[in-house]
Amino acid sequence: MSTSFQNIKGTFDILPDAYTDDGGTRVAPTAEWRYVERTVRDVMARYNLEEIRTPVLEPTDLVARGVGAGTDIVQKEMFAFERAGTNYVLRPEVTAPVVRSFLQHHLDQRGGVQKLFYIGPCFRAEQPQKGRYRQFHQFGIEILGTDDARADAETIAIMTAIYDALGISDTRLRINTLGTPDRREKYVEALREYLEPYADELSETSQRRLEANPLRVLDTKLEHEQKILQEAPQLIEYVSDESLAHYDRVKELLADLDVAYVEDPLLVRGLDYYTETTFELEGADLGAQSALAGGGRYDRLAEVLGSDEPVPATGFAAGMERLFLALDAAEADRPKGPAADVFIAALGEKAERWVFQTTQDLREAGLHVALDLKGRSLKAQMREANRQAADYTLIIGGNELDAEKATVKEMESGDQVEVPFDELTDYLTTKCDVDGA
RNA sequence: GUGGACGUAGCUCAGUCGGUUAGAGCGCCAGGUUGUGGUCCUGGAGGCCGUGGGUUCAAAUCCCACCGUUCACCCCA
Repeated sequence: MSTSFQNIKGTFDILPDAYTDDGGTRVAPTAEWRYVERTVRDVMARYNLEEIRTPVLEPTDLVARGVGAGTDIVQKEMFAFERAGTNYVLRPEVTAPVVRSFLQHHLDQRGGVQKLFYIGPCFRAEQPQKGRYRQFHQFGIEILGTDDARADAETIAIMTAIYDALGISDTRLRINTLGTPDRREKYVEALREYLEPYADELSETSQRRLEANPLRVLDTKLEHEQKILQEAPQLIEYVSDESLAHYDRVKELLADLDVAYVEDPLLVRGLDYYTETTFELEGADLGAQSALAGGGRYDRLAEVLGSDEPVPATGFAAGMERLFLALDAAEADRPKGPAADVFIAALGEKAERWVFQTTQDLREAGLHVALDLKGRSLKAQMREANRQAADYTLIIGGNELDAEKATVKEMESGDQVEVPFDELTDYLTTKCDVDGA
């Protein structure tokens, strides 16, 4: 069997079985995705978050304005297209769509603080590499309607709780504050002024960053550039007293919750909407893409999207693919897919009809039942039963039909018993501990 | 967009100083047991050796181009 088609570059299929892609990355099977998603939902529920689902398709302007016209995402990574006069984009992230939905549906009118989580695919037209895809999957939260430092701390606590719940412990939480936009602008100016005289000594990338986004120059790993930066103005010096007090409070609360963190004054996030607290969770040994999750406060976004009043908010976004990389690195336990309770093997045409009908009855009783749909030999059917990891296999042939008794084989021990047809459902539901439909 | 690496069976990979019908392990199918799986034994199916061109008596192997994949830079989840 073959096809000339294959999946789009930067996307991948999730199959019933795990497999290794051409880059050597293990792609987890569907059962593991469901396990991770279930765990995420469980933690979200414990922290009293409610799920929101927004479309994958959004207006291009929403993303352009929400994420920021100057960001890489908007400038070169959007899957955007026009159709009949409307501009569409496949969402590159979910924060702007959630805020859009919050404003559109007046969710503030539900009263109190809105604590929402989401989980679903996002799209960015980047060069794919390990831990980075064009269609990828994010989960995250948005806490809307409070500027309380407890919201910042809780956002971070939820994020770390999820990785803890999954057994991923080799992580590092970095935090920083960006202060308010006006102060940040002043700082960027000061930084630019400071760096300009050194422009010739800077590397090509740093020179480019100096033009586009001076804050990112702080990221440099080159020693001589770091030396230049030692004397550079610090963001923290420009941050207002209010911002500093907020930041101190967040750190205090994190300490109360025993959430370990490192302060990183150079932590700058790439999306325009962040203000005040920012943070990033790093994993170990994940290749070039070590950021498992990141987020922060974004008190101005609602207004950018047209709200007539501010909606203070915090949130984080996490990548599922990178979570799986970390899960593999941690060799954390994962459940296997569900095994069949019963496999029913049939011998002969008459038995096949009886089996087909009985299979339905057992399934209606709540049992997970598998059977052969190809008319294969008993040996082949037994092999199939084994592959399905069935706990029990029924063997139905002429003898069984005549006696009206099924041969029931317990696969692990190999023991066989005869069970009258009219007791079969009770027998199997009891043995397999199924309540019935 | 830039740089490196890699394209041989369903999967993981051998095979390249060019030389008969291109191999292994795993998986799949079947037989050993005409009504019994997981172990074992035996057999089988399955490959335009990424595509096109070139060199040569001869190309999976050498050369060129293209396509695809991947890692990395940038940036981000």
